[in-house]
Amino acid sequence: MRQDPDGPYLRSGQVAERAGVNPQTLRYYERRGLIAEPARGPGGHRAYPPDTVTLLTVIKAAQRLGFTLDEVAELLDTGRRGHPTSDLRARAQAKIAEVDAKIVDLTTIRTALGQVVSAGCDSLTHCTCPDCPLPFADLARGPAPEESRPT
Amino acid sequence: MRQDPDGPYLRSGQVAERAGVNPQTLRYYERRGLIAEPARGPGGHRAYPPDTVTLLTVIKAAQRLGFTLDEVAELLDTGRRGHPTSDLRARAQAKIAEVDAKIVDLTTIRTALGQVVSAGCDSLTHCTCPDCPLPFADLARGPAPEESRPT
DNA sequence: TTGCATCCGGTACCCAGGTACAGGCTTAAC
DNA sequence: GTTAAGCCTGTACCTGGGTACCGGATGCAA
Repeated sequence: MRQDPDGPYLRSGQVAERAGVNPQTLRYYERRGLIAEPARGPGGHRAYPPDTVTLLTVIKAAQRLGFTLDEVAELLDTGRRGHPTSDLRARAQAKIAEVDAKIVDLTTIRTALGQVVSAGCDSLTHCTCPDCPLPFADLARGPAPEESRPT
Repeated sequence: MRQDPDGPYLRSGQVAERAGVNPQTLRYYERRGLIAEPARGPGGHRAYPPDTVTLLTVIKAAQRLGFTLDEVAELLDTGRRGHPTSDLRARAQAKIAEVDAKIVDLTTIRTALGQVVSAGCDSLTHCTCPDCPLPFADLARGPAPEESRPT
């Protein structure tokens, strides 16, 4: 049933479009070690096997689960070579703890915002509302506003 | 009861220490318009009024509530000049919606991670577990892993 | 064969919220 | 008086995950 003896290889633009990512992102992931260097056509153009699209989907899903690209690269790597280990499971459990902590934190924040609204605060520094809950001095010492991490 | 006719001004290091921030951050906030340019001593050193420490606490709390520095700057500004408005309240309500959405999203992720663990997945791409829930193809299309925003 | 879309590699830039460093002054303690 | 700590300005760098731009080469269709 094969139609093309050399396989139905895809060009970078096709892979990118099917996976819903920017073509530049493919080269970026290649540099980061997330996808293997693909074969090249005679003119030097990348020729991707079709399952690269699926791989990208997996990567995007893992990102959504809270893994960084470095972590995804590692997970893919341990998955590729060597027998299955419980590594993924352990990492997933650790992520669950992170996510739970984040949910707790957001819930605290939600509560505080609710207080601002229901008390009718009108200024961060010179609020005129009665029983003003501001300035949430204790809140300031919470976890830093985590930059540059998904989830 | 005043002890010093020139006021008990603080130097940048003192303010930074009491507010628990890096001294560089003070200058950064000054550039960003979050704190006013303070008076200077004879040698050019900044002399801060003591309530700057409180102001920093308020800024940090607002950040924790999910406001960006630009938003905090605006809120402080509208609070400073002009009469109290319902601006803060409206913005707080909008943030509540954002926070709620984020909690929902994290809950979805938590569920997915829980499935990975309970199914015993051992590989992102070649999982050998029965009824493997991977690769969560639908998850890949969710909200992008929000970079560079607090909350 | 001509013309345009696509791809190539390399490099620079984007976001937010800071942090660090260099080279020179000031201030406080001894 | 000396010395160290602290502060000054300006500029560059950091994180993470990409995106954009450049000049040049290739691929494909009419």
